[in-house]
Amino acid sequence: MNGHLYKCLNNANRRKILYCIGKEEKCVNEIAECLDLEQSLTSHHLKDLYDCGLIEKKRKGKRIYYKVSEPEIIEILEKGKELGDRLEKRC
Amino acid sequence: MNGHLYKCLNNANRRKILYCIGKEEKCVNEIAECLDLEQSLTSHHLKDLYDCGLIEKKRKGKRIYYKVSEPEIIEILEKGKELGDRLEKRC
DNA sequence: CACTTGTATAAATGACCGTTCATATGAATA
DNA sequence: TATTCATATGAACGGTCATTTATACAAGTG
Repeated sequence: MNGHLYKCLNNANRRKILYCIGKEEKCVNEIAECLDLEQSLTSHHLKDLYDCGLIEKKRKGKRIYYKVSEPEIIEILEKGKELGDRLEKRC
Repeated sequence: MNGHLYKCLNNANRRKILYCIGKEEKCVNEIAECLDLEQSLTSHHLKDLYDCGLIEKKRKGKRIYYKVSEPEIIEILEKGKELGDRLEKRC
């Protein structure tokens, strides 16, 4: 899923993960619990996000911590959300 | 495809259409020719974009003219492109 | 009204995506 | 080293998407 930014963003769970680790790094289980997702599914999405370059990872002992790789990613998400909301009202 | 902004943006042809009618309105055949797409496929994508609120339409005689419904849509596209390029280099 | 032009729509198909389940790997600890 | 905890991976599935083909509709023109 390399270089497919929009593909990565086109999934609510992946977007939630980005918001979840936008300000603070978290390990896989924390993320999974935070979003009420299965560990396996969380790992799959994290891989997609990582391959796309949207997140970074760092191992600490058994755990692997992920965080969003640059702040503008969250800004774009927020702009996208605002735009989406605005467009919906238009109808 | 109502309210699915990212789904709409997650397709190169639809993004090209947005760029194509970002500054000036064009009719379906002009868009199709401009992007070298079949008329039918162009219409399908235009419907998706329209249902999402990303574009507006206006009939003039036989032809129907489409244009992007607000400038920020193109801005977001450009920000997305910049981010995507930046993330690719990172790898 | 018949015809032409411009656009939309419906069905079909192959490809891709998200999720789940089962299993593997990797690191720490007893 | 055997076990446990944390995470990753692979296969399989049902669903969705993009595209093509064929056809319908809508508006102007002869």
